[in-house]
Amino acid sequence: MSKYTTGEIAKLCGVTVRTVQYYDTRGILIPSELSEGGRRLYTEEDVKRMKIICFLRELGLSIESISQLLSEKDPGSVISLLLDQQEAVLKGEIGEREEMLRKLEELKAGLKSVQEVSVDSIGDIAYTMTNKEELKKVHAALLMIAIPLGVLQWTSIILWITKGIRWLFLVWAVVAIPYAIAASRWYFRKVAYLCPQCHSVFKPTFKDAFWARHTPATRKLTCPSCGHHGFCVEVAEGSEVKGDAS
Amino acid sequence: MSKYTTGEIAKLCGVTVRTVQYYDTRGILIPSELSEGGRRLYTEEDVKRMKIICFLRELGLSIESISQLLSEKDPGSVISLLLDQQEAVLKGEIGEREEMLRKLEELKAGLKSVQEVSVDSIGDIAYTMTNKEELKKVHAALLMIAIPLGVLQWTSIILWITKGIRWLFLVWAVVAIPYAIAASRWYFRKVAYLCPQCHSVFKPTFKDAFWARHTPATRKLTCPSCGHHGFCVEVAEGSEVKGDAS
DNA sequence: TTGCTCCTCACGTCACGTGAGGTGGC
DNA sequence: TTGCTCCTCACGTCACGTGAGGTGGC
Repeated sequence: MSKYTTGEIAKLCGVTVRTVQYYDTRGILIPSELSEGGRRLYTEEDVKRMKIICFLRELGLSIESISQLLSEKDPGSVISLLLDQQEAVLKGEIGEREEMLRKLEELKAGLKSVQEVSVDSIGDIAYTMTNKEELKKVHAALLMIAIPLGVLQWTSIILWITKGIRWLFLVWAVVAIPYAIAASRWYFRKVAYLCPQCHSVFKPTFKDAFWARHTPATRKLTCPSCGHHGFCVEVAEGSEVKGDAS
Repeated sequence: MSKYTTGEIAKLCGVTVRTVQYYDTRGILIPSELSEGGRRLYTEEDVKRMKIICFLRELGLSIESISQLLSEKDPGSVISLLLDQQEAVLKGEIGEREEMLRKLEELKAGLKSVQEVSVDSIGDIAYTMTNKEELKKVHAALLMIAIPLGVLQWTSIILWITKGIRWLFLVWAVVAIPYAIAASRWYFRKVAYLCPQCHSVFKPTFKDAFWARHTPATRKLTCPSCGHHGFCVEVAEGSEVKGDAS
């Protein structure tokens, strides 16, 4: 039976000599024989075993797991366990990376809308990203607050038109303005604004916020920290402000 | 301005004290001040920087990349480069893991059809898996070889029925058997069989192979190495045999 | 004074890669 | 004898985790 040297088995299995040596020290592929000069000699059987090891490594199994598998008398029971485990690990790792990719894309999209990119603008985008869920909740809550007034409004209008009943419309007219102001006050207590100039988060006065021009995600305000006047990004904030010591 | 200790900034950013210390030694977050007793003290600015670092780490960026980004005077140009690079890395890593998962599933499927799982059966499945593409080529080639005979057969039958021309059918009848035998000979030179008992690959004699019962992927043969008689898995093999020294 | 936090070494992780300096085998 | 292969240390990788032994700060 012909014998293989370290280099030969390495080439047959598509790995480096160092890897073969390493598997010897790890005890998963001990050469069947050593030459008088102390060189490793591998048999046909060893080559088979090495190919199995290499295949299992291609599945991402650790040397430790492979070692367990190979030393098991009855591998049947252990192997499906190890494979299922490895499957879970791989799926987890893929999930992690997909989450990273998602965040990465979101950051890239955020950076596109920034005129002058600085390190702090990364911080701003990161902040709005983590804040997004909270802000959604505030928006959802505002919607719930607005619904009763809307229902009252349309009910009163329909009753007036169809039945000529006017008193409900008068109730709406009296209630509408204070209700809307109260809702706005509540809203502006729940949100704050991020200055794109100095990257600080501030809460404008109710009047400033109420009358300011705005888009779905921003509002044109004057930053109290740096005096910058422009569109500031809306974020969710209880009564504290980003970075304040608690 | 209040100062934060190592533990405080760690808690604010959701990392361990060790991580904060490590970022100091790596030079990406050097505390603005040290107390008289040598304790690290961080400012509000440091907290912001730390949050940015943590966010970038959540994208999988290395400390080295983050270091580059943070020390850049004009991060705008570098950042999109780094992010695109990281995107490619992540996609590559996901691809690798998906490939591993694919192999893992294939191995699991292969193991299901094995009655008694041994370490060598993993080797057999791995071998048939890597061999699959080659075997497909052989099957495709066999199909190409068989087509002319099939065309001749149907043409001759149709001509006989529709036009009463019989000589082409006679040509087919004369040619068919030797042609099929020649094709089979070629085919059995290109394939070999894997014994599920002793896990060796062998080439049966033409007669044994030709008359043996078979399924699309296996053939009932007697293994010359161990004498096992049963269904052996077909694999592609030129004239050499698995594991033979070249 | 007593807990608690923080400090600096320094080793460990995982599967090898990469020399250095020496030697076997054709 | 000359290349080539192989040998054994032993350090490096990457971002920290985990003690050990000591000390600052309320």
